[in-house]
Amino acid sequence: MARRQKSPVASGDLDARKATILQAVVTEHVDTAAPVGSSAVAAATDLDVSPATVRSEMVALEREGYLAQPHTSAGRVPTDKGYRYFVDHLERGAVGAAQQTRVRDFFAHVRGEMEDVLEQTSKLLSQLTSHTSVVVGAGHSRASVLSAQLVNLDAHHHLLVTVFSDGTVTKHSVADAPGASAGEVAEASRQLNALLIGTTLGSRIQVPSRADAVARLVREATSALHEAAPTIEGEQVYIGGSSRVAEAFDGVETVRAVLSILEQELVVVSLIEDILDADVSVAIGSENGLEPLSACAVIVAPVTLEGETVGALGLLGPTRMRYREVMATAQAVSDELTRHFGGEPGA
Amino acid sequence: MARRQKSPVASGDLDARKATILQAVVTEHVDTAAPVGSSAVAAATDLDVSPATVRSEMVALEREGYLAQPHTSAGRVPTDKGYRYFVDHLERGAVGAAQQTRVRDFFAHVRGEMEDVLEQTSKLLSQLTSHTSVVVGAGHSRASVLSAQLVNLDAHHHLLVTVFSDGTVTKHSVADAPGASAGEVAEASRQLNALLIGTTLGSRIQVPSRADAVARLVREATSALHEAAPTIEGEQVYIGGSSRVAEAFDGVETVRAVLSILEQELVVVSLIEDILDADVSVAIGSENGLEPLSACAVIVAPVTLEGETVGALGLLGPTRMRYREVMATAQAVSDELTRHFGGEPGA
DNA sequence: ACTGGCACTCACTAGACTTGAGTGCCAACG
DNA sequence: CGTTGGCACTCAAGTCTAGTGAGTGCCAGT
Repeated sequence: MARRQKSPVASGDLDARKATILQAVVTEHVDTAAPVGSSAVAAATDLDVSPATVRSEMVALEREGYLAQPHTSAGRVPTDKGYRYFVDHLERGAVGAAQQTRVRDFFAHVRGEMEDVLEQTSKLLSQLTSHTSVVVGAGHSRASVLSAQLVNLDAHHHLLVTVFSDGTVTKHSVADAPGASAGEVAEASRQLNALLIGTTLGSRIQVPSRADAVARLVREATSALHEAAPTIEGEQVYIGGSSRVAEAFDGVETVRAVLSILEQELVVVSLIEDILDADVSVAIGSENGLEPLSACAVIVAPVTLEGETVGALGLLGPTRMRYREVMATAQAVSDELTRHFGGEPGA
Repeated sequence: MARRQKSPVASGDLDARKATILQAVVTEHVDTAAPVGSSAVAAATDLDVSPATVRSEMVALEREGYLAQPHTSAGRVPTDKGYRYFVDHLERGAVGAAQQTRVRDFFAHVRGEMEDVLEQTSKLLSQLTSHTSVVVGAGHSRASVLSAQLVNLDAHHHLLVTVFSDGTVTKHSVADAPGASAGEVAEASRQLNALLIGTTLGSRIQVPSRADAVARLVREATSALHEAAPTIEGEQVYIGGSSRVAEAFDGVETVRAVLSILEQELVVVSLIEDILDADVSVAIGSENGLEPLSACAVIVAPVTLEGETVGALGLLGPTRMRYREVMATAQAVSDELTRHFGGEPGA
């Protein structure tokens, strides 16, 4: 197998000049949105070589799959693989001072519950980057019950309100056809509280099997809670700046397809999680596995709390994207978000 | 003033033949998306007149503002005013049997809290109509407190959980720097419950001015609740099928503008409420008052509970829309939704 | 009042031509 | 041998020029 390859470099890496040229093509293409020609590259780099030299290198880069030509007599455009190389060899820059203060300001002034903060954050992200943003708050499958309470709404309807240790609150309506007395509801509430405190959604609990009104209410309420468990454990998703999708692509059909994906929260969540699990911070084009997103790049960053990943944020734009800036912004917001929740648990 | 007008009809109404022609133009244009010519109209109607006759009528309709010509030698296209006439003189048809059963089925099987139902409904609406849908759940400014409870999260953080008579539940974090004992928190919770039950968000309540931990907690909690009041009272908005926007318009810029409006929930809510207040069920083009929506029509229907409007649903599409079908669907869903909540209060 | 006839308008399409950015190849050079 | 200037070639995009046809407005005849 050895010596079979003519090129002296492994396919995973490029010599310095090819790398410089590839970077120049990416940078230029991101700026202009047009195919990049050899002379433009020669002018943009400090290689001091002629366009002809650049051309022969570009032929090689195309053969190796980093560049592509829209048609015979046009300049080159980066492929997904080209972007991938670019991103992998990007020195992570810091976010600009103006952005940094905007992010700081935001987290200094934002108030309210975690849900509100996440939603606001998604708006911030899309404003800062001009891309569509996704913020995912992790489910609370491991959170335990701090308090459970049955509240009487009217003759035949009650509400089970449950507070979890991670600060989330859920409600479940409990129908009660025969209708229990106020005292019985209060007693059921007291029993439910005692029964559920400390448990998690996964744990099985012992419900009373008696036939009286109180026991009936307790059974109804716990089953409502556990039936809904899969839904509750599901992550919350906040999407900001979906109108940016229309700016990013000029084909209406592409816009429709991307928006359609964004509407499916489950798909979005699993996309983000897949990227997060693969321990890369960017998925480019076909890498994200969804055909309609083949023209998109997704940048993700985790949000951690006490070392554990409790959420993630994502930015979705065209593969032709300012990776450095957007990645730096994602990192900065992720850091601040982590710090924000770290310093203010449960809020 | 009398006799000045050559035409015998007031500008608000049209003679039978003009009306028929206008209807034919609208129907045809909705189908084909292209300007409609005189011969097409002659063929589509049962007027038994020649295209030339239709032409002269169309000239009149254009002069009166119901039709417009994209350019001199093209067919006619309805103006907003033309659509308005069409809609005003539309005999309300019933929804198709297939749709009817789909709606019935949906409400027969849907479960969960009101929020979930509304969200699901918005998806249903956009599926049924192929347009973007908006479902607005009214705020609960007039709902009274059924229960208030302070739950201890950790040493310095508590959560005020409030249940309202309309079945909504809110939470507010309460920071407590000095840190109260478990007993003090329980006592504060008891006092808060007594203090808040029966009040509405608007009403002022008497808070204890003592300096002890319990009084401090009560003060903190009530102020957190009342500070957030404007936000809580705000309506919930669920938008379904935003990708449909991309199908409805072919200009990317239009798509962007419309999506951008949809992102601003406050704007959407006030748009829907304005249309609802004006007691019309449709706003066409410029009627909706938002310049970016000048190519859109919005169809609304109220959701009532015990005679009171507690929400609304809206459908947003291009002015070139199948008004009859969409309006019938909106009506059907609105009816079922009203019945659903009517028979199952608080759920 | 309606109609058929007719000249006219004008967006749209197709084909021919031009332009120019960019390529691939090659011979010459250090 | 890598690099370079030169050169012929390619091809999308722009510009022109008809040609086509759907549709109009007008008018004279019934």
